[in-house]
Amino acid sequence: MELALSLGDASKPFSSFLDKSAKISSKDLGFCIGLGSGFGGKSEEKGENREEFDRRVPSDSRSPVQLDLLPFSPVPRNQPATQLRFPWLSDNLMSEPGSTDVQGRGLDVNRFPVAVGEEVEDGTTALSSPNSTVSSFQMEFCIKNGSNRLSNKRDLEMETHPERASSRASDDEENGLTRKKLRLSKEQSAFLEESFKEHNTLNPKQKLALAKQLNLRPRQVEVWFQNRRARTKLKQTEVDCEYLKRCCETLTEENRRLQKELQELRALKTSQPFYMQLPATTLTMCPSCERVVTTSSSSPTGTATPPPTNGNGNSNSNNNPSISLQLATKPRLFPFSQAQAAKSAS
DNA sequence: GGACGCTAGAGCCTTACCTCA
DNA sequence: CCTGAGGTAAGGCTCTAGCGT
Repeated sequence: MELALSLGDASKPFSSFLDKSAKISSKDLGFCIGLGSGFGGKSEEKGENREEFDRRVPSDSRSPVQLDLLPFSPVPRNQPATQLRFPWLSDNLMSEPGSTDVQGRGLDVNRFPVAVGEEVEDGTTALSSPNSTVSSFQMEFCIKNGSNRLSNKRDLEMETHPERASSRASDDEENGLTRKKLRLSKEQSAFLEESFKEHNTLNPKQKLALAKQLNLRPRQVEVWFQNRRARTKLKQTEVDCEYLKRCCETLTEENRRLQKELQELRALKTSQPFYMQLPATTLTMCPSCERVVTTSSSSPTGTATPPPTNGNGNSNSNNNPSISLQLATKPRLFPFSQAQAAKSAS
């Protein structure tokens, strides 16, 4: 079984990796995953080709849909009944033991406020359930602040100027806040993952939409994508490294084999003058660039037709200025040498 | 049209926190 | 309970492109 792993830059065509991996034995890489995406890549990085997207994606499948990640989050009044539910979410999540007790804890920083600044009687921001699954980043963050108005204000700014607002996050630490580790819920991660498969970069609109759908701050979505891209790149680097390592090993082995063969041929030449009767391959060397090109080779059955030779066994008895070498071996082509030979031949 | 400053976004590296064995 | 390793969200820095002046 051979799968292709393309975890890298989606702007690079997935097929390019396949070209590469095709030269690896199917035993070499047993596990590859295609994450290359059709939509996305540089065009999106440079501000998304909207027309292209519009052409390819039917408008009815693009209509804003509220994805209900929150098992018991109420449908907003102005929200049509277009909520989608994820199959992995079951209604019994509501009573899941590890679930956040929304009414008890009151708040979850993971959540994007339903209405910024909307407050209930006790002064806390009115937030519906963010996600009932385990998320370690609870509202203690704000409680530590002694005021959740701060976060409301920041959320507001996040919505309007996410970058500016996020750059101010460190201010909290200066005020005695410790950075609290957030862990996204499975559902949030899964949805972000799906989104990443579609496009590995986000434009501001997409970021905001995702943030709203997942009840996260835009900055969190942005950071997740940054980290995801980093992980992708790291994995791709590992795969590339492994591939190059194998190439190196193969070439080293081949070099060793050829050296040995050369020694044998030299020995044979001195002891047996008729060695040219062996199946032969002609390698032509261009005198100017010194590139070696295979000009003829063994037949598929393994027998070879030796080119016309002069008495010495060399075939450069014609007017061709190139130098030909006769080797009593079949050529073995490797990913790099093959490509180079093809390039040289062209 | 070129220079300059500002802003936003991306990449990269690092840090801090969390989970788990 | 402690500890170290690994995973990952987030902070900070730099670079680049786009835009307005």
